[in-house]
Amino acid sequence: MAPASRTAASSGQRGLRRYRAPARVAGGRREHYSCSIVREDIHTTGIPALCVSCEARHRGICGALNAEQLLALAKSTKRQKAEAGKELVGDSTSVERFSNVLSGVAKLTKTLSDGRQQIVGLQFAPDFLGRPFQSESTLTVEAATEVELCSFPRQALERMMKEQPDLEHRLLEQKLRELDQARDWMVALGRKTAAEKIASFLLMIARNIDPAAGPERRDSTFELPLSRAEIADFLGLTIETVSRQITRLRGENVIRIENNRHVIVGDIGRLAARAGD
Amino acid sequence: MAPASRTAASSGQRGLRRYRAPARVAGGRREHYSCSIVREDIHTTGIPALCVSCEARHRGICGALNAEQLLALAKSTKRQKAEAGKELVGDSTSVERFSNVLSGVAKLTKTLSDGRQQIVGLQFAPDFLGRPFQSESTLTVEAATEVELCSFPRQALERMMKEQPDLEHRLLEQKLRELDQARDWMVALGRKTAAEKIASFLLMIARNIDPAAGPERRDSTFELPLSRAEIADFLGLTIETVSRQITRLRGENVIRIENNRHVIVGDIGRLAARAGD
DNA sequence: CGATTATTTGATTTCGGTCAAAGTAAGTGG
DNA sequence: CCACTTACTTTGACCGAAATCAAATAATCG
Repeated sequence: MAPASRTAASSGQRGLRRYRAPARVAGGRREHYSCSIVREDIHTTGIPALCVSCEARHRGICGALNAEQLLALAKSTKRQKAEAGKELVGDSTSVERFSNVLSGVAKLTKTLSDGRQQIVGLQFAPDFLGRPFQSESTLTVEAATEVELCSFPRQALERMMKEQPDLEHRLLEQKLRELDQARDWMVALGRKTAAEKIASFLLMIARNIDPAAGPERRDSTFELPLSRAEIADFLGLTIETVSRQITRLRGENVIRIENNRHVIVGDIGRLAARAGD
Repeated sequence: MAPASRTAASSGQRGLRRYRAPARVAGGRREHYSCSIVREDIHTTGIPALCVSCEARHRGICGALNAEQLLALAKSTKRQKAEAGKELVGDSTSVERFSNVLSGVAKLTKTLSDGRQQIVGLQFAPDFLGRPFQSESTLTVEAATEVELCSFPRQALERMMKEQPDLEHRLLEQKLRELDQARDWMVALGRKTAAEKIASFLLMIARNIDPAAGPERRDSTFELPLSRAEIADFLGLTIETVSRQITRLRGENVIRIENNRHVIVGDIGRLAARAGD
């Protein structure tokens, strides 16, 4: 049962899995902002318009920067959208730009030589996207849903880190969170059953993208950011097993599903009870 | 095939696995160094004796510190040994001290409520051991082999990080390496076969603890730092599968084994060819 | 040496993978 | 608007890698 996506690779499935919506205006709307437009505001004096309402300035790494530094960075900052399926960073390619995720979900994947794939991370707003101090990427970054990014040159960030140690501190905290998450998934991959993996996955997605999430609410509703094939690659399963387990949860009235992607969880506690932790 | 260590937990195996050498002088020899003994040397002027030949000063985080800072940190530093099996940090316990691994191997494990276990990291000298900015541990740290540690109070380190940003930089680099490793193992856990997992594991161990390792040598010899049960918990397998796969590699003359723990790899390339990457 | 713990080996079972086919949804062009 | 394609998901039958159950063998240590 291990080789999982191997068959997907050799048979026709791999091709199916790799389907991407016929690229409309691929990589479209790229805007280059200078710092000419600056809104005056009690809390945003001198802050680039680009950044004023940006989540990354609150919970992301840009919170480490003052107005002056934001302005400096904004000079080489590009805001861009990428539709689902667009490759943002290729494996073994050199990375010249880092970015913040402003909206949507990016997936980090690794691929074995015979095509077996594993998603090793999902990034949500306002996560930082990039591997500092290493010019070549060891994984592929792809837009899982439509994604908005705010990107800046590697060198601009690394330079600013020297000037403002708190930026490096934020980055460390982000990477520590990613490490914690990676280790949680190692437990799921190594020791959980297919049913537990699916429950854990849905739970994780609910916590990350249900706008009305929180410890007090017992229910949750969200759009799955991943296809069945991607969920399989995230959980180390096959498409068929993912589908069967989701069907099972549906049959047990733990979740309801509309149009494949829309998930309604009646009682998050019931779902959590199936996650195995 | 998923529940893996589940049965181990419910049957008698769990007990076996958890066997620990009957604690001799457990936690014994703890020495408290002051900075009174300082050797004079062209390159080590003013450096605490404790640190002079320490690996962590070269490749570890202490390389960020100057003599004065080393002295300050050394005041609250303890050097200690722990024998194999000793728990160094408990899950959900508050962590008051961080440390560097000076020799030996420490393992990081996570346990599900029903006893299933997963090793989520192995730390070799001169790795840093600890999760900054979070007082409660989310995993258990245990000595896999006899381990020498150099530990210091959490607060001393966090204070010094503010004073010396390069320390935080080193820490970031260490954590980025751990993250890279964790993601490599996610691929193994999710997508590799039992045979590939074992080959990958042996390869990783060889690279980390064969003193004579290097890209030029084709052979390698080392002591396994983990028991079969621990290898199983690292690879998301059972003891029996680990044993059978090792036996298989032995039968194919890829490795030779003496006394269970001593491994001789004739041609590292042949082993690498079985790792699946 | 004897007791205890680890590891290996064998027989059997099972979960999840593989193979195959049918069902759905969305878009396209006639 | 509808036939038609294409991607995607679900479902069913069957298979096999690894788990489970059981027992023998080897290593370690007092």
